Amino acid sequence: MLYSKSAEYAIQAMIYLAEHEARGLAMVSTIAEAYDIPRHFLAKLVQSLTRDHLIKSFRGRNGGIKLGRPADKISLLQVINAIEGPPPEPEMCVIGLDICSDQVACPLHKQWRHIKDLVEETLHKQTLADLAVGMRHKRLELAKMIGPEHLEALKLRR
Amino acid sequence: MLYSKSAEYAIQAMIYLAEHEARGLAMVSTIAEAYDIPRHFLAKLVQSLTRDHLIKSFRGRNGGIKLGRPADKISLLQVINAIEGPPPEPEMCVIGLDICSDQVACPLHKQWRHIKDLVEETLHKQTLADLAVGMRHKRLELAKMIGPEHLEALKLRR
DNA sequence: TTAATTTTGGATAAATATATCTCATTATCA
DNA sequence: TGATAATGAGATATATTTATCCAAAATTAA
Repeated sequence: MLYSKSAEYAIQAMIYLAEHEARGLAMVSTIAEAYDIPRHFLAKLVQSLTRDHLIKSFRGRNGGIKLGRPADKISLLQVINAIEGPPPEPEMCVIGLDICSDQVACPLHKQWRHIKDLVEETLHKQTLADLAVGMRHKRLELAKMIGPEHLEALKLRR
Repeated sequence: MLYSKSAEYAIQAMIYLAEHEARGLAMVSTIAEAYDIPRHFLAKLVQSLTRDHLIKSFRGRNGGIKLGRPADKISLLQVINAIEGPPPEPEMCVIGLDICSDQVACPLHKQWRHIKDLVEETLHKQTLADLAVGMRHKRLELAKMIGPEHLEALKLRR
């Protein structure tokens, strides 16, 4: 409902990196396989993330990528903005009116601003470190439900 | 940020109809011109709205369209759903995980559900009647700022 | 009954988002 | 130095969304 496939992929890749932070470099192809993301497509997203210094990349044999700074210093909002570009200057009106500002507001302006602020705040507060922890927890929950022996068999973006 | 161009156009057209509710039928081409929407594109959107009985249409000379029921009985949510189709059954996970439910939740699940609920509630509460009133008010505000004589000159989707 | 006018619906085109492919560039290992 | 393994980057392909065009069907006015 909210973001593009590209943003979704980027988030997944960043979570992967956060979860493997300790292990040094990870390869784009490995991440792509893990989350079933088209390899070359992810490579392009990685370039955007690198431009914004959210990722550091290293070429050549034994190369790969890693987070540009500690996982608790990268917010979800930063990841999304790196992919989608910064939000448009005169913020888009929900119902597409040309003129819509705090002074001359469309009927939904105030409520929409509230929602937008909430979304932004939520995404800003979530760091990759939080998400990595959350994913670990989620995997435990899942293992409890279906039995750990089935977990590996599920080739999903868990 | 949230909805497609199609939904945006549909909302604009529905607001137009709500504002002209008293005047009987309006033509698709008139609305298209008023809001600078591609005529044939709007015609298709109108068909979707008609399918959901949000609009009643009449062919032939003196034909046109009008709201399917009183403006205060049509919510913004209904308009959007008519265009985008009903929301997907197993609700999409924000970060695109295959498994993400109340039981096995992704790290953002709870907060995202809160946001989604808020959006839905907001869109549900807004009727076309509310929006029509809001638009009238907005036009008054704008006239106050730039002078009513300039208002007509602005060929905008005000 | 004919002509005009309006929505309906199908075919097509353009724009954008997503996906794939190929080769260049960089770095390491043998 | 040469072979290998990785990202970088450009060209191309596919899918989806948005936009345009044209003729058919329906309705009314004259």
